[in-house]
Amino acid sequence: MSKPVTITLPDGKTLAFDGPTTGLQVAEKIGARLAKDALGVKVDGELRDLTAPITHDAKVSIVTYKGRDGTISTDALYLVRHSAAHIMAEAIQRVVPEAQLVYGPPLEDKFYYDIKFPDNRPLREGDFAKIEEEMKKIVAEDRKFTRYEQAREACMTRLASEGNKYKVDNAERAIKADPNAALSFYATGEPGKNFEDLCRGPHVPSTGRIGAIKVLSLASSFWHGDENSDRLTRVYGTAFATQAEMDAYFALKEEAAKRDHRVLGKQLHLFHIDEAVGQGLILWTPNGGIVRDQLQRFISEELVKQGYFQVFTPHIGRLELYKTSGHFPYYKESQFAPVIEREALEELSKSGCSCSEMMHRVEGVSARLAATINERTAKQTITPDRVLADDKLIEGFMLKPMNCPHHIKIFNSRAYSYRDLPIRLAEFGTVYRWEQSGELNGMTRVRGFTQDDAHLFCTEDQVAAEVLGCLSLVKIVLGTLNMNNYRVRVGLRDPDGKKYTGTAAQWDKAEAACRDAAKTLGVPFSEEPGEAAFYGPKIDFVVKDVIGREWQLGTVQVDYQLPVRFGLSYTGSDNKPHTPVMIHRAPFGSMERFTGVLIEHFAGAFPTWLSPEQVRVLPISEKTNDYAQKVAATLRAKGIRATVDDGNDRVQGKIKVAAEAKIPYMAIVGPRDAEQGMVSLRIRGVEKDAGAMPLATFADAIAAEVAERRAVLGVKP
RNA sequence: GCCGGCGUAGCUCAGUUUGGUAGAGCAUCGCUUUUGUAAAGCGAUGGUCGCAGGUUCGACUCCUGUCGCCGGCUCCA
Repeated sequence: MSKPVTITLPDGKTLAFDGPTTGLQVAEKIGARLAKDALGVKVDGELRDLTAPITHDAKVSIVTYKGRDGTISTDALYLVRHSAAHIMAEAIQRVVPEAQLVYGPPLEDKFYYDIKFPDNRPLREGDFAKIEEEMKKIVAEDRKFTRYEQAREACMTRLASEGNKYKVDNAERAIKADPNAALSFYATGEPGKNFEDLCRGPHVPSTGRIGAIKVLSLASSFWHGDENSDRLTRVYGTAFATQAEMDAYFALKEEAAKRDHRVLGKQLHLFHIDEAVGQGLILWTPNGGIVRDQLQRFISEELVKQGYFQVFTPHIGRLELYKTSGHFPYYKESQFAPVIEREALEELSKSGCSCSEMMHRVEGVSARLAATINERTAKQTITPDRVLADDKLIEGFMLKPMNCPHHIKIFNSRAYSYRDLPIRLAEFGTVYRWEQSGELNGMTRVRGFTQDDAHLFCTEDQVAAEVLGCLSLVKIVLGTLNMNNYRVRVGLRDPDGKKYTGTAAQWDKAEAACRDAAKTLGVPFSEEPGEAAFYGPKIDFVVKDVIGREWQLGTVQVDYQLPVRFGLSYTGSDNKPHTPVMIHRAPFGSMERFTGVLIEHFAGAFPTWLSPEQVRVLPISEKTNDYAQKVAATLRAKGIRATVDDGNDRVQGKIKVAAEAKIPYMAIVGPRDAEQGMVSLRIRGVEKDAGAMPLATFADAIAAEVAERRAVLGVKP
């Protein structure tokens, strides 16, 4: 006799079964409609096949495409896409029978299948139409996904006989991960008759449940992501439960493409990247310059309110500075190469110094510096092999990859008492990092960028309040920009990790400070053990833009390490030296990335205060050019960025051009307006004449909107 | 950095398959028009076809290298 099974549903109701049941039976018991719509089942939080046996009491929820609240279930899409990957794999094998399947998981909004194609028959985009045709056939056949398990020995023998080393490897890995796991296969239809794939599942009940399926693109990948391993072809596809949902997905993609800051940056003349200047190096053109300048002024104003001091530091620093901080040569792969002094270089080339010898000498540390650092860090931080005689050392400079060493030197340029702390040093500091060329992307991933950086030097007791202050600044700025949808990630130390500096007590305190500060923000936050830097915990900001994409912007990091390495101290109330704690913070990451994200967030239609051109005056004909100039002059006198389009076009043409430039306000002026001292307004986003208003009222209203940095256009006649 | 695709006027693109040194729209400039809410008409200017080699009587077109961009992979103190 089998044991009775009690199923608890999401609403708390329970269903009793005499013995093992399945998700399908549960659904049938609830209602025929639900059974028909069911795609899978969640048993105690685990996603499973609808027909998988449920043998013990469990909390069960039936996965349908749309949840009770009408939103689309991510679990359903997971099932749909995972199943779609099998269908695509089968279709591809019909088109290219020699293709060896490797691995095909679902992703957030699509899926892929890594496949090894024979060298003489690679997959091309031209094959997509044929593959999609086959996929649609498979969907139309509405074949059941049938799961069966096979004994390990038989399974391995079978896979080996099929000659696909990748699947053999997958099976071996599955066994390694869980020695008790059963190896399962899924047949798209009947085992032994239809396409089968080694797969853990789960899947939708049958191929007909996939409403829309499409091959997206090709890319290359490596087996296990190892570039020394086999090169595979990654075929991307996507699938949805309905065609309407797929259409909406592509509409969103199109919307995202329209907002692409690289496209808008060109159209709106915001920035330029020039081959001759270099990859990943942003040239801020006049329009982009205005946006950046306005952002910086705004941030600076807030910093003054919060007691920061503005500092300025050069773009380079001596190698010794970075040897002290530990950034060189440890991170040399991601830095621009050092600038070696001319005389040293000439001497080296004369003496026939080899490249590796030269690098060794560039990276060398003097005995004095090595002794100092080793003493301060109380261990052999600088190993003896890096210590060189002074006449062997090669001096040079580095483009700064971060601002902290410079700011540390400013802190250390005078003596501080505990009464002086915290000291908050802020700088829009430009740094240079050697990002891999394949990673560069418009403004969001660059090689030279200006951080909205600051370093706070405080006592341990002040850490919590200072972290909180950093977060409140972020909240003010993001709120002003109407970016209220963001979350924070709190990076904590790995409980087992040994790489961390500082004491456990310090860490506990700092982590508590970060956690508490994050809580006060009133936004979602997650704790991520193991994500801390080796020198302290950190808080990352992840902002969601208006179309739902997430962007990692800046961080706040607590640092116990650098103050030690640089031997920083302040005098405590006990008249003894104490080591300060440092907080690094760049809440928006960089002006480049932040501006890039803002461009996409606003789709180029900036709030008035950020708009490069705030008002364009459009005279109806030459006859009102003079009045138009007067209008613009009046606005400019109020600090408003206004221009006149006195070209020979008709007003319709001028409106089109100004609208495409996404200018917030158009002041259209003809004889009527000139006589009465009015302007006829057209507001961005309102596709009609908004009516006339007196020039003086208009100027004051716009000036107020700008002064308050309002996020939405509010001037109306 | 790796794999694939792509580089033609300031911008968006055609022409390359089948080698005979380029074409459109927008922008710019000029003329006509004097205009009331998303482009009036006509004309002109503008390109050593990313760069460097090679093949050829002849290369935007074919080959090699190189630089850059895009999509992925990998990476991001």
